[in-house]
Amino acid sequence: MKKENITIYDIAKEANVSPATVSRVLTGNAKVRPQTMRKIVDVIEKYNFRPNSLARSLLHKQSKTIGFILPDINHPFFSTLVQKSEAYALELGYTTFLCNTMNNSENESKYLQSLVEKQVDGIIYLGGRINDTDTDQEYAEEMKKVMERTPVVFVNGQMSGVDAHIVRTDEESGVEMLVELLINLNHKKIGFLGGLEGISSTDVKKNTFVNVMETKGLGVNKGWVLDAGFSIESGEEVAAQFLSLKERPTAVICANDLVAIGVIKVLTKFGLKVPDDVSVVGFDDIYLAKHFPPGITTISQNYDQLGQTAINVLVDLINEKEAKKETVIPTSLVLRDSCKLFSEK
Amino acid sequence: MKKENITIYDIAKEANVSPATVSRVLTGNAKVRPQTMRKIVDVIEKYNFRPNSLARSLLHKQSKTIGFILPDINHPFFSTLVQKSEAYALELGYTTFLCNTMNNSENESKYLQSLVEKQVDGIIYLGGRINDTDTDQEYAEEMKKVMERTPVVFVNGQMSGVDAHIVRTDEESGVEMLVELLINLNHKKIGFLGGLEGISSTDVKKNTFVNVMETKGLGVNKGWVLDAGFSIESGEEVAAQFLSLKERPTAVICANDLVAIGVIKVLTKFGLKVPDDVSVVGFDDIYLAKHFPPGITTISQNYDQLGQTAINVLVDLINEKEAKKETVIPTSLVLRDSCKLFSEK
DNA sequence: CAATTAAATGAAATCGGTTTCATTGAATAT
DNA sequence: ATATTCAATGAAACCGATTTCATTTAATTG
Repeated sequence: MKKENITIYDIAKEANVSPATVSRVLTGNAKVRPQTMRKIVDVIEKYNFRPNSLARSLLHKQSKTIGFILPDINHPFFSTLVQKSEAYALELGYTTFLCNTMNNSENESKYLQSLVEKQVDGIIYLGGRINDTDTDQEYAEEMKKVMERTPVVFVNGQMSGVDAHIVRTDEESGVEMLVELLINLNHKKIGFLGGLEGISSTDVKKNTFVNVMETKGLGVNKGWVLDAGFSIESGEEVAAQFLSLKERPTAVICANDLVAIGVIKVLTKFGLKVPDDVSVVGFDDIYLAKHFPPGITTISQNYDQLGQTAINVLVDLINEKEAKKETVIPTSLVLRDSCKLFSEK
Repeated sequence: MKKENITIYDIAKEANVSPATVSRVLTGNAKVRPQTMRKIVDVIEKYNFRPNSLARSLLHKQSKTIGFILPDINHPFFSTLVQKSEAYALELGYTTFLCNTMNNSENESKYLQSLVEKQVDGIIYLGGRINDTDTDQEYAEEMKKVMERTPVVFVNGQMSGVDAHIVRTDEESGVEMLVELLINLNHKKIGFLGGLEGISSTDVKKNTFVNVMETKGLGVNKGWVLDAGFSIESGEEVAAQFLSLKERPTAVICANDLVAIGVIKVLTKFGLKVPDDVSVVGFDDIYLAKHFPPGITTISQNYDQLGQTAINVLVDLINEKEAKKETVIPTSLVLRDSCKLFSEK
């Protein structure tokens, strides 16, 4: 048997008052006479009593808890974002449930149910599928049902058919800046590496890439747009494909910095110098981008602003205030040493 | 006003049964006639009803929830460990609260209270101070009181005066392997860089370093043992100190891989080649260690085993089973290219 | 000092489930 | 067909806090 918990009744009894009065001391919602207060506080401290927040939440119908659903906490982008968001949520009095889905729809579904049952006040969803596979559609339906009762904010992603509040990085202008940078550096043959079809942020980036390239009068060679994942390993794989191309681009935009790192690693290994032989740029400005040689030119995500805005929107929704349906967080270009002016050999 | 929740009473009414029967369907704890079952399940699905786990937890006195207290989720060591642990905890039916303290005692205390109030069934504490500052001692006292009612497992750390269950990496033998490796590579002048005095894992490593060096008949130059933090930036700082030494070691052991990366980066920048001029080894085998050039020789932490064991011990404690007081997880040496045979120039 | 007003405290209902115990209904045995 | 047994269901208590409303106590005024 579990050791008996100390409850507000025990405290009340020992202090010769009613539970109501103890509660008033705990919450500060009403005055108690100083001498009564002292008595009660003494007993509370004697037993190191902490009120059971489950009971409180049950009554108040709010748990002061936010759930995070994300693909992989091990990815620097997510860990940084979560860290910032969590710290800010704490300031607002919310603690956070972490749900690592490992990109597994089944896990997502399991976690989503769990968060609902745990009565989280709101959910931050990092990621976003726009696939139309059966499981994904099912999951989208589930999400919609959840959203009828629990506010959800999507960060840097969306889900097809789900009309949610979104806070997102301006990936379009980010990619645009990268393309323009490379064009200004005299590159004409540019590729896009990494990411995964059906993940919304990848799709946004790729579409923007294609659009800008066409606007600038440079076509896009289909063979230069290569899917992969989001990790260093994905970058390594896609770099291998890159190497086997008959005609290669002179510059590549990677779906994120980890992919860029993988690409640089493999290119270097096979004797291609970055940036001398190939220019490589990334996205996210994870903390590694500035440390990994040669220093990766990338687009900086404003983690603080992204996280805080997401939490703010969510908390507004929780409190049934109006909230902007879509907030776009600006980015900035971070110039480092992984790309340079192209010149024919 | 919040939209009214659907409760088991609503379901019961609509299905023309008592709440007790609905509960039996939900939990599976007792039989109900198939036709009754069907009726109830239909109503549950119609309203997409999920039972409020707060109410259940309140009654059962267990929340099926585990709290993680850790310094910084943004550090690959922690994010990897958390990811593994969390996945395993989920298998056992537990969800996890994440608490990022950012090494701030005040935050730790706040989070600790919050976890207790939220009635977590147990706590995994990653980190560990053995300082004797006032706030740290206060915090240790707090921890002890929490441990009277809530099981806590310390992972790779301890707290002075706190007698807790510990699951830890065999940092001693890890450091020993590193020292022996370097000695076998003919290094005699070896330094230890990074970490922070008073953090238990640092202290363990440093003490082992000093002991082994003395056992091997090589003294330790105090000036070659330099404190710093645990990040790449810490490595950069401490590398700057290293560079300003009149006499430098020919090899350094870093408190972890991130520090090693920072060190390598700065040494390289100032014209010292790793491993040609200085051998550098790390600890943890974070995913970056193999990717960061030249590839860091390091000690591999067994993240899966560490995480699973910690969860297992914690769950045993929760269920009031006996559990080993201290479990030591073996390490292994991972040879890469950041160190080599020393030879006089 | 009594009467009135204001402040402090207590009693009881409530949140939404689960579970025990009692009861009803169905199934089996006589 | 009736008595007996067993399965299915319902009523009510419970978990531990908060809050409203009623009541007691203290403070103020005449």
